[in-house]
Order: sequence, then structure tokens, then C-alpha cells
Amino acid sequence: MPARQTGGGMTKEKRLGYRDIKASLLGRLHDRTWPPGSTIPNESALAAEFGCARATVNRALRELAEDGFLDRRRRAGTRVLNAPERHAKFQIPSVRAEIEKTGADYRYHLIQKRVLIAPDWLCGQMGLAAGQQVVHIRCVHFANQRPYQLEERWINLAAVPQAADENFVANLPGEWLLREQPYSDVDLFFSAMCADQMQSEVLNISVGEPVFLGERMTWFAGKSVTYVRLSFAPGYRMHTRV
Amino acid sequence: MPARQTGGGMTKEKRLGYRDIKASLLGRLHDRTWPPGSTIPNESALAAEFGCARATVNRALRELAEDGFLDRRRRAGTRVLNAPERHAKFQIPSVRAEIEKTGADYRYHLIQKRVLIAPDWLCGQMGLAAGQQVVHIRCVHFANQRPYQLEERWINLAAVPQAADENFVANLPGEWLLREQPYSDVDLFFSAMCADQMQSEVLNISVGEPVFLGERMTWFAGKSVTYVRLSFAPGYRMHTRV
DNA sequence: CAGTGGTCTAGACCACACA
DNA sequence: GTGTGGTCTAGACCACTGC
Repeated sequence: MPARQTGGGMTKEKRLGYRDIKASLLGRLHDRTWPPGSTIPNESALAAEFGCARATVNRALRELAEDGFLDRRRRAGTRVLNAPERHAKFQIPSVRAEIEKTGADYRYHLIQKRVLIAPDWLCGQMGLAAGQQVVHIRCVHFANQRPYQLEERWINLAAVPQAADENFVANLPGEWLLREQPYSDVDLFFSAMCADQMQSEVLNISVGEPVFLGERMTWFAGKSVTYVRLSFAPGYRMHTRV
Repeated sequence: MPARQTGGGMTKEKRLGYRDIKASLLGRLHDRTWPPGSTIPNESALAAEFGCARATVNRALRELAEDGFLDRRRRAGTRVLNAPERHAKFQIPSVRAEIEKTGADYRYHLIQKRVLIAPDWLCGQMGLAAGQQVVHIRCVHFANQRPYQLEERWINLAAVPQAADENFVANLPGEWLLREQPYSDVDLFFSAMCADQMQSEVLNISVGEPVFLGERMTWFAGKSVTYVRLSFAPGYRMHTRV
């Protein structure tokens, strides 16, 4: 009768969920009950200890492994990593959403859209065959009428032929492309650089001012889809919480 | 021949795993079977369609939601997000590991370690009480004898009192702290800035050159543990693959 | 080849949010 | 109230891999 519900009378603790177990296990990692490098008890033993099903322990352990605290291997068991390999996780920002979230007015302006033969450097970047046609787009994103981000994008016409017919006046290149061709793999790069001529003109800053640069390379089914360079005006600060 | 278990006679397909289901569902998102904004069938219906248990469908859907494709709510059902909110996931880099991975020689140099009363700006950043003591560390990480990163760190002595007794000559502050006080929550910021006096001296660059700045704020049990400013020499490019 | 994690099942109850 | 996702269970089989 006891039990969980049907609450018995007394000190019956509530049933443990995988979150409770996860927290409890994390506590043992923190307090060195299981020091880095050691192997912790197997799932069955833990399930017995916590008085729950193995599946519950499994989920707790699986998530701790995903979080970078544990290394799990069949047969070998679960070991505590020496230095937790924490993973940062941040949303790939959609410019429009990012700006509107702050309450600022968003505006988009297309500077140029043209079709051209991919230059050598781009072929190298995107892994294109020489002579491949690409769409080149240059546009600006404004927050409260102030230039916020310069976007320079190249789209592989072999991967997204319909990009040739879209004028990108009403559609944001990023959002349009996401609808046309959901990506599967992305390489992201972040760096700092001195503003060049184009950046200084568009972002309305001086040549040489520091610019936060984000580069994104997108692949679908092994083929390069698009390469984007996002230049942020000085003062931009990318944030992520882990 | 047939089947996995109790196989019937013939075209018995192998049992579907949550990965198969996930891939199948993702296909329907790609091909617009379920367009952005629409609500997809509930778990029971999908389980019936795929001929599996609801828990299997649940895991597939849960992961797709984690991956940023779906929005799930009790009672309301599961809806397709208009623009997939993809998450980038990257390892929080350990400087030493990052450098050694490239094959370069790694060297660490401590410039200064001292205990002081947290200045106002730091109290604001870390949420410390006025007058709180902190350890301040300034050090450099070298790759092949060239300055790679300037690290400036403040440690909350209320959270990590033993930091007062560690001299940080042999131990890297980051690695030492990770051993002493595994963190639970982290705020990361990335930005570009002009090199100031300190950065230019340590990184051996000119004042005003663009510096890639990473800031990290770490919390444990609601208390601020440490605040770090990592300045990277020009040319640094942070990479992550999603 | 044997032990560990990986996954699936069928059923159950629960929490939540909306009507 | 009622329907949806969220989680747990007890048991089962499987797949991998270190011994």
C-alpha cells in the first residue's frame, strides 16, 4: 500500500526521477566520491541502489555523458572523465530574430545580387569545381535604423538552382535558403578583424576598427550549399549560456 | 531470413529504431509533408503508424525537439518550427589542449597572482558583495614560443577559498579550478576589440589591432566562481562544427 | 565469451494546459 | 474535464568489446 502515491503514512520518499538521479550522481562527481578516471558502478547496481528501473538510471547516465562528464562504453563500463569536456551550446543566430528579441526595429536592405563564376578562393573554400556558377548577395541588417550586420553570401547554384530566380528583395537570404534547402552540416568560424573598405562603408565605421566576423559554411548531402560572412559593428557581443 | 523476432513469413522489415523514426520524420520536415507551423500527429498515432512503442516515437521526437526542429507542448501537441533553431555545440576549449592538438609546443607563463578586494565593476559582473576578496591572475599561453592568449582571471575566494594558497606557477588556473570546483553553469561572450596597452604588450602586437575576446563567467550553486577574459592574438579563428 | 551499455516494449500514471 | 506529452517500470533482446 505504501508507495508513492496512495501515500502511506510516513517517511515514504517520493519516487526518484532521472533528474534526481542525475543530480545525485553529479554530486558524487563533484565531491570526488568517484574521482576522475575511476569506473562507476554499472546501471543495474545503481538502479538497485536508487530503487528504480535500469532505464531510469540509463537516461541519467546518458545525459551526463552527453554533458561531457562521463565516458560510456559497452563492456568497459562508465568512467569519469578527468576534465569534464563541457560543451557549449548556442543557437545559431537568426539576425532578424536576434534583433527583434531586443525590441529594436528590424530592417533589411539588399545591396547587390548577381550571378557569377566562383572565383578561385571561393572554389577552395566551398570545394567547388572551377567555373561553377554561384549567386553572390550583399546585404545589410539594421537595428533601429543603425547598421547592425553586413552579410556577404555565396550560394552554390549547383546545389540550389532556384536561387538564380529569387531576387532577395523581400526574402532574407538566410531565411529563404533555410526554407529551400535545410542544411545538415555547418562549419562556423568566429574571429576579429580590422574593418575593410566595404565594411566601414556599410557599417558606417572607420577603416581599421575592430569587426567581429562570423563565417558559416553549410553542407547538405556532402555538397556545399552556401558560404556566408557576417560582419558585426563594433560593440557586438555574442552570448551563450551553457 | 525473416525477421527479427517471431518473424512472420515474408517481407517482414526489420524493427524500426528511434534513429530510423527520427530520420523518417526529418525527411517529412524536409519535403514539407508537415510544413512549418503545422502540428504533427501525436505520439500514439505515430507509434501506430511505425508499428513501435510510443516510447520509441517519444525519443525520436524529443531529440528532434532538442535539435531545434520541433516545439513540443503538453496538451497542445508537437508543432514544426518555421525556421529550425539549430544549435551549435562546441567544446569549451582548454587552451593547452587546443594548442597541443595543432602539434605546437605549449608553454605557460604566470605574470601575476594576487589577492585583492573586488573592484566595483567586478562585483557587478560577478554579483559579489562589496568588499569581497578575489584572486586576480594574469598569465599568458604560448604556442611555439609565440604569445597565443592572454588570460586574465578573477576567482571568488568565498567560493574557492583554497585559491588563496595556490601559486599557479605549475598549475594552469583553468585546469586547477576545474579540478577544485567543477562548474555547473557558464555564460560565454565573444566579441572583437581594439588591443589595449596590456594586450599589446603581452601579445606583442600594436595598440589598436583587433583582438578576439572571449569572456567566461562560471557559476556553481548560484554563486559566482570565476570570471575570465581571454584575449587572442590577431589571426585567431574559433571553429566549431554542427 | 561474458558483461556492459543500448534499445525496445507494453502498459501505466502523472503533469500540464486548454476548453 | 480531457488530451497531449513526460516519465517510469519490469522485462527482454541485442551489439559491442575487452578479457
